[in-house]
Amino acid sequence: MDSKIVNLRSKLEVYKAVSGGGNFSNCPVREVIQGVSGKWSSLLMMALAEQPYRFGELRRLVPDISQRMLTQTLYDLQRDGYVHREVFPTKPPSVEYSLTDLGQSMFGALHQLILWAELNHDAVRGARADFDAAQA
Amino acid sequence: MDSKIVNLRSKLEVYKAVSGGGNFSNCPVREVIQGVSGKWSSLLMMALAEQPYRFGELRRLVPDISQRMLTQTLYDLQRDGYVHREVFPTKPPSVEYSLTDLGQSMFGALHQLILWAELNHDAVRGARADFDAAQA
DNA sequence: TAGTGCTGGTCTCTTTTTGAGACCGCCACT
DNA sequence: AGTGGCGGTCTCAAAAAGAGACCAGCACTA
Repeated sequence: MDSKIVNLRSKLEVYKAVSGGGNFSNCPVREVIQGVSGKWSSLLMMALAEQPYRFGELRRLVPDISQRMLTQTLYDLQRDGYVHREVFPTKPPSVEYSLTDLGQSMFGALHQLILWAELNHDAVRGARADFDAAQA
Repeated sequence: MDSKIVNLRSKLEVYKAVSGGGNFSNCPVREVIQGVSGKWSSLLMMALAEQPYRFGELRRLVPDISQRMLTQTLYDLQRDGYVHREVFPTKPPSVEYSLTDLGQSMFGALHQLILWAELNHDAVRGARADFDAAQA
């Protein structure tokens, strides 16, 4: 009993220490992470890290994204400073999207996660299969 | 004109080369990334990387998560093999969540992104403010 | 010259996901 | 007898995402 209470207390102290004195609300890291955590954000970052692409090219590259979400996700990435949008006055006008310096910098970190996923996706699939089998 | 067509063609070759010969659908990396890309996943991974927590503790740690999403996100993380769930037969029963080895391994990669966010969140906020100002 | 297609989007409608909050049994403590 | 913590589930409303029609302008084809 007492040990449980003491245990909880020590944990709550850690809780206060998390992310520089506050709790997880108002955490500046959080909004940055959430900006990247959209369903399509990392995918588009991967594509644009490879090379600049135009709107239609991205749409073909990620066939199951809707035009609406492509527009919106690119807008959000541009707003956060990761992506540069340039309109060329050709006919019809073409729009090219590319990574900014900030975007390339962020992709460097994101890349670690992508590499991990490449190495471990079979382990994750295995865990998922085991879990589903155990549930049934 | 011709240059544009050739340009597109070369890009489409790159498109075929992306992620090992296919396009971005059916990409095994994608499902792994998307598993981590939930709104709450990375936050809970951060918390559990620090130490194991119980359900109610996590709820206090992340005050603006609903109980529903906490349950579901933990379930998903458990399903993907990142999180271990253990029920202790106390009264009332307590449930402890902790990272598995796979979870700790994945967090190593995720941590890079978190570190980047800690270093650059002000740059992102600045970009966002500039963008919003330019839009107005 | 009429038809077709490509450009990068926006607009509307439907479906899915998320959030807010009530509710549950069980037990300890007051 | 009442209150509160435990770890959830259930229902209903709100927000986000997906599907697909539509747009103007120009090039190319028939």
